[in-house]
Amino acid sequence: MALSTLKIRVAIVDDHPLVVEGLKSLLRGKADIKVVYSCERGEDLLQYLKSSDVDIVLLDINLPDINGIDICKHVNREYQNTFVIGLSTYGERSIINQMISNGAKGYLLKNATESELIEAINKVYRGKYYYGTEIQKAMASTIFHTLGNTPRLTKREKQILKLIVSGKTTNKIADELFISPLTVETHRRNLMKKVDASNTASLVKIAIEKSLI
Amino acid sequence: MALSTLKIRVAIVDDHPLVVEGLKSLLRGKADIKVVYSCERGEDLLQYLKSSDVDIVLLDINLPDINGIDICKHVNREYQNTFVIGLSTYGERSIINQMISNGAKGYLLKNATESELIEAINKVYRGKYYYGTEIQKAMASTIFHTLGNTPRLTKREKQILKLIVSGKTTNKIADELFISPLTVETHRRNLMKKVDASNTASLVKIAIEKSLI
DNA sequence: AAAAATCTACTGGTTTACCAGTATTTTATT
DNA sequence: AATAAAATACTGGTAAACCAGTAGATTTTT
Repeated sequence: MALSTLKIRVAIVDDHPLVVEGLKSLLRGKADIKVVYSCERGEDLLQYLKSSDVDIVLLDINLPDINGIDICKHVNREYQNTFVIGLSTYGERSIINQMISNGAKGYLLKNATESELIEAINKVYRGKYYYGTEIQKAMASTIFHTLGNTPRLTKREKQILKLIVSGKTTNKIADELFISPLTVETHRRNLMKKVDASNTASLVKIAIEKSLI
Repeated sequence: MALSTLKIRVAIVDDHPLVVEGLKSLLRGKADIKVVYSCERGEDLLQYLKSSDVDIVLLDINLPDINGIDICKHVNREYQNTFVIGLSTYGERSIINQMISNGAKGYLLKNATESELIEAINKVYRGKYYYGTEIQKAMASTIFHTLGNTPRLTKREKQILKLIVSGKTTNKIADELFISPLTVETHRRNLMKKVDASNTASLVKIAIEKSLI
C-alpha cells in the first residue's frame, strides 16, 4: 500500500532466534511496517545505527553482551528519531522503571498479542507511549504484593517516619515537633520493631517499598 | 439494546458538580452503561453501597471528607463485585501507587477522552486493568524526571550501596566483600557525597528514588 | 608511557543510632 | 467510668555511623 519510504523502519534485537523469527513473521504482513534489521547482540545494533536510520527498535532486555538498559540509554541519547520498545519475559518493576528512565517509550512482554505489538509500534512511532496490558497488570500486581502485609502505624509514627526518611536526625525531629529526643528515639524503636527493620537503612527501604510514608 | 439488568451500574463520586454532570452526560448515551448514583462526599457512597449494588465506582481522589484512597480500600475490602476506577487531575505517581495498592483496577486523568472512559469502564467491568494514556504518560514522565540528574556510581559503589539498602552494616559488608571496614566506610562517604546525602536515611531514599541500586 | 579514575586502607575523633526496660500522662474506645 | 491504645520521657550502656584528611595500589583511559 504505502510507499517503501513511508514505512516504519523496525529493528529487532534479541538473542533468541525463535523470537526474532516470530516477530519478523508477525510484522511481514503489515503494509506500513518494515523490518530493516535484526541481530542477537546489542553491539551489532549500535554498529548498524551508525550508518542506517531506524524508527523503532524492539529491544530484548536480557542480552548476552551489554544489557538492554544501557543500549536503550545510548540509543536514546544518540538518535533522537529512534524510539525503543522494550521486550522481556517477566514484568519486573525495577527493570521497567529503569527502561522508562532511560527513554524507552514502550514496553511489552514477549507473550504480547499481535494487535498489541502493532499498536505499540504505531503509537510509539507517533511519539506516544505504550505499555502492554500484561505489563500494566504486572506493574499493578507487583505494587499490590510488595505492599501487602502492611503494619499499621499511628499518626505520630507516620509523621516521624516521614522526617526520618527525609534525612533528619533524632535531635532535629525532636526540635521540630517540640518533644524530647528520647521520645523520638522510642518512636523510632517502635517503628523498627513494627516493620521488622534492624537499622535506619532498612526502615527507610521498607517505608518506601510499602509506601508507609 | 441490552436489558436494563445487564447494564453496567456506575456510581460517580466527585465534589465538583461540573465533573459529575460531564461524566453523566458522557455516559447517558451508552446503551450498556447506567449511572445509578452520584454524590459529592465519600461517606455518602459508602452509605449507598450498604443497600445497593454497583459494578463500577468512578472515584475522585481529592474529596472533602475522607480521601479517595481510604474509600477505595474500604470498597475493595467490603464489596468484591464492585470495582473502582480512580479519577484525578494530576498523575502523581505516589497517589497512583497507593490507589493500585488499595485495589483500584483503573485510573484516569480528568481530561481523559470519552473513548478512554468507556474502554476503562468496560475493561474493568470484565476484570481487567485500565490506565489511561495520560496516566501512563504521567507515570513515565514522573519516573523519567525523578531519575534525571543521576550521579554516576562505580561498580563497587553500586555493590556497596545495594548492601547498605538491604540493611547491612559496614562491618557485615566488609566481611562479605573481604575488604576492610575502613574501606567500606570510605565508599560510604563517597556515596553520600555523590548523591548529596547527609546520612544513611537519605542515602537509601535517594538510592531507591533514582533507582541507583 | 602517562594521566585519571577507582579501590584500597589508615588515624583520630565526634555524633548519632541502637538496645532493653520502665513508667507517667494523654487520648480514644467500649 | 473503666480499659485500651498512643504519646510522652527517662536511665544507662553499646554499636554503628559520620567527618576530615591522607595515601598507596590497582585498573582504566588517553
